[in-house]
Amino acid sequence: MATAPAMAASSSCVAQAAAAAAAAAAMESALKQQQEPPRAVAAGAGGPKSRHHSYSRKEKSLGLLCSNFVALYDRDNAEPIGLDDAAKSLGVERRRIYDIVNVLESVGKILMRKAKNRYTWIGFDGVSMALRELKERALKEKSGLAPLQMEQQSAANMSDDEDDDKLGDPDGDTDSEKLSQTVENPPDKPGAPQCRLRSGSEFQLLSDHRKEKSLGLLTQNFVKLFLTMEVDTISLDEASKLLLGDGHEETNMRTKVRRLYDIANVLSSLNLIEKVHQANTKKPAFRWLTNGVRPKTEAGVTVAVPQSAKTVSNKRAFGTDLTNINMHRSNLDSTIQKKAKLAESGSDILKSCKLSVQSRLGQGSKSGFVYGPFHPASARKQEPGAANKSGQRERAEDWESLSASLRPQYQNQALGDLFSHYVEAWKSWYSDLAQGSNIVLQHLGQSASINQFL
DNA sequence: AGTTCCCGCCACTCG
DNA sequence: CGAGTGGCGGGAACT
Repeated sequence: MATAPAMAASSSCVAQAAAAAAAAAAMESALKQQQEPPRAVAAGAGGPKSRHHSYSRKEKSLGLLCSNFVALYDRDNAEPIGLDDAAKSLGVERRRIYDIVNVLESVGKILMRKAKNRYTWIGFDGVSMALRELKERALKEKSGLAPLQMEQQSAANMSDDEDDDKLGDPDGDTDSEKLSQTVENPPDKPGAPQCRLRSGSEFQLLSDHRKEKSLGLLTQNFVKLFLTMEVDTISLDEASKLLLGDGHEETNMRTKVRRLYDIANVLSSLNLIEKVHQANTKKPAFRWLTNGVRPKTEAGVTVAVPQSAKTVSNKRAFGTDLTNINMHRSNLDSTIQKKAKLAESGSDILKSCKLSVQSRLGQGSKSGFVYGPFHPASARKQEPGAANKSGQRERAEDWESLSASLRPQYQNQALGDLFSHYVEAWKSWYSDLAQGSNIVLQHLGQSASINQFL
């Protein structure tokens, strides 16, 4: 559904700003309307175990939560993010916020921890840069130039924080695995050394053991796999093995895979990866989306998916269509299929994003948010001035295209428009680039770094 | 039956 | 020592 007419018409910066502003405003008011309790499914509804009959996992997925989180905080007037506020606004346990935040922080510092309970929204502008750094580091490690230091402080690393610390694994376990996390044999010695992690006005001390297993670190190493390996797709099983290194046990594997699912959900909602099915094995796997826009199809090398139009999963598309509202397979499939079919070229991928957004726009949710049984306990008290965010909009200009592909899909008309614009820009850029021209970058006001990264 | 991944316990850290 | 963090894996939804 939602065969939205060509909304690609809007395309001036002004239009963008307007759209964004409108989106912000719309979202805000929408939030306020999300007050009435649709139905009580809250954990406490009837004991921790008694699930409501209409309970649905999809409605509670991390990917969806992430999208909502981003929709809630992705704005320029970066007010500090309070974990409690976020949890309350999004109607989830605080614990879940930690998951989201850790991933967002480790992937290009989309936000940063400022202090206990305080985070600051940074935005998507620096994502590609951060990814590039991550890639460089990964390549270095891979080629043996670097002592295979795990991404310990990488999160901090790509930030202000230098990395003096890095408990470079004292020789020992630098096993064969290129990107092996070399973690699974934590010293576990009491009083394990502590290392700095994270940056900001404050830093925390985490034992190596804990740090090694952190979701943030795992996220970065997971991303590194995509950035360095020649393969186009990777299954979580494979990723888990690579990240675990040699001595992986069944239990470790299972746990690791569980974590990877969490991460994959979030990354998917950010449009960084997408779920596909490996052609040969039929096994579900993930594909790095930014690669999709890479002009040189050096991809599709090893485990690559043969881009055949239906290598997509029937299952829920990660992070994509997590609509709570009676969203049924038929409905979902159409979107996914479109997505799959379009996955053959970069521009097509973008188009699919557009479709995805548009289809969702047509699903009746007028809010930029998607709430499941959980609804915001309190609407985001965003100052009315939120609509006035055009001011710093230019700052994002350099990255608007990239950002477009990274942002979660909003179910908001205005944002949909904005998205459409991005898509158009991407399309033209991609087609030009495919012809060996980089001039387009300037044409689109993109910075050189994005070029390098891609 | 296998896959996906939410949920929340509880160990660890911080202030 | 209470509060904040977040690893971890049980087990249920989903395919």
